[in-house]
Amino acid sequence: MARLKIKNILQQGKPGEKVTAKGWVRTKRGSKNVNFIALNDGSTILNLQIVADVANFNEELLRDVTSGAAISVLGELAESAGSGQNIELIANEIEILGKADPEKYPIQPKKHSLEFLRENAHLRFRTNTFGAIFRIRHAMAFAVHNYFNNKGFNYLHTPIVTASDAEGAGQMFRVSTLDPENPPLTEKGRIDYSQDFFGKATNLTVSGQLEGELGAMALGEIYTFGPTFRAENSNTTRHLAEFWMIEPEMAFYDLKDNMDLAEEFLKSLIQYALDNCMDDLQFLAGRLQQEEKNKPQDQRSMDLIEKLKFVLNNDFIRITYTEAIDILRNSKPFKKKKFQFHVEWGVDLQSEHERYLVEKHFNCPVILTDYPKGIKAFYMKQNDDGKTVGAMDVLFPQIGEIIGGSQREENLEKLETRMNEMNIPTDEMWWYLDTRRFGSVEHSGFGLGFERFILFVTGMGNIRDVIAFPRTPKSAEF
RNA sequence: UCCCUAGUAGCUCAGUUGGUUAGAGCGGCGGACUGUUAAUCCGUAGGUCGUAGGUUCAAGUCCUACCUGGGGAGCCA
Repeated sequence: MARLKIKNILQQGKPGEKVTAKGWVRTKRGSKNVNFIALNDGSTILNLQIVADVANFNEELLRDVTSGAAISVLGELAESAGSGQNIELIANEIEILGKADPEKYPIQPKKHSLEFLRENAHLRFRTNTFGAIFRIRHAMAFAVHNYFNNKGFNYLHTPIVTASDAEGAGQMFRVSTLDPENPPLTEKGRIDYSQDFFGKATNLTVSGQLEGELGAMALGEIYTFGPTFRAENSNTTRHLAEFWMIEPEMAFYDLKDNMDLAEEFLKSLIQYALDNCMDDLQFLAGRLQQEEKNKPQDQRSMDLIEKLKFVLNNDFIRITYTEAIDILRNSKPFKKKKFQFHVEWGVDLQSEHERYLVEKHFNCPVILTDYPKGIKAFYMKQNDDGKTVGAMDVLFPQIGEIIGGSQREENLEKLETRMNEMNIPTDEMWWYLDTRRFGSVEHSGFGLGFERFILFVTGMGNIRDVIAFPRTPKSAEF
């Protein structure tokens, strides 16, 4: 008897059909005569109810059917006599595939804290919450490729190991095969990287953007989707040392085209989630609702699915940095001196300011553009005013910056001048500058933090709960 | 890295101004129950109170240091 996945059984199974199901036991309950086993195989958040007539099975076998155990069940589908499910499997044969000692198995049939499950990340996939999260995460990864493929973008694999740290996007992890106890030294007593594996100092990438631009300047439109590494000592609910980033880069796109793409892209992912992940979203929405009950009325947030639909059906607010500063300086918290950090043209916005704009003032995703050049990266398009650059940050409620992007400076002279001002070595970056020397065109791109986006779609609060095995300072378990 | 906060049974927590044998719910185990939905009911086992010092007649409780978790900030996606 071929094994069927529980998702298929629940969707297409007919009463009277003989099937085999395999999975992990969530709970077992029942009386002297009948046992009910909730079986889950990961294909869906829904469980298949197994009905076992106690008389037909020996006692010891049923004793091993405990939470967490893996079993195989051969039986006949029947319309369910109880409520809660339409169809159930009347068991003829049950085989224990793998026992799970109930004294030791950590995932009990009860509510666990997210902190506890994080410490049991190897087993948390077996919970409803994390099953839902990782099915949604998969669907979103697939939808990313689907979206760009449909638009004719090329998926470019940019290197993980890189010798360039020119972007200055943060502290990097060193990659080396030198003996750390006893490295070769130069005459001046410094580490001699010419003897290292790559013949120079190398690191894990902090961004594929610069290489992405090279691809875009021939293929037209590319995107990357890969792991990214930042050795920052960041301990927050929205930072990881190893995370996944999606970075499209497009020739012939100006800043507005870039914003249009970013907005359409995010909305297409949300649409895909609503179309394909409803069972999981509904579970997560219900879970959030339970949590919200403990909060005062005015602090409760929108229902998860409503929130997704709201973002889908409303235009993102687009304002310039300068306009944002005006709004902030005219805001109540500014006048009542409630902001901890000063607001004035030229300073970078702090998260309290971003949150005010997104969560209080507009209550909607916001795209901020045209930042002062002094607080942004060297490669951003210099505007005619001489003060601002063609940057754009997409800010989401609760999460903050979900996308950072810009039009890129395509003028060789302006770019070199800016690099010199910011002490970025133009000679080491010859390959990057070559794109401006030969057939340079206006182009744009952005980076989407994948986990931050998954936070938004799942409604989870901590980024460590939307990646399977989080890498954070002082933590690389599993 | 800084600020705040927590660490007591497998899990989630309570534990009064320091005072006798440290409690509950859930989970586990045993039993009861003709179909349950986090089943219900009865019973039962389970603790070096994060670690190391210190104060005291007496420390889960007070002090110091460290470790770990959580929240916030900075940095950013």
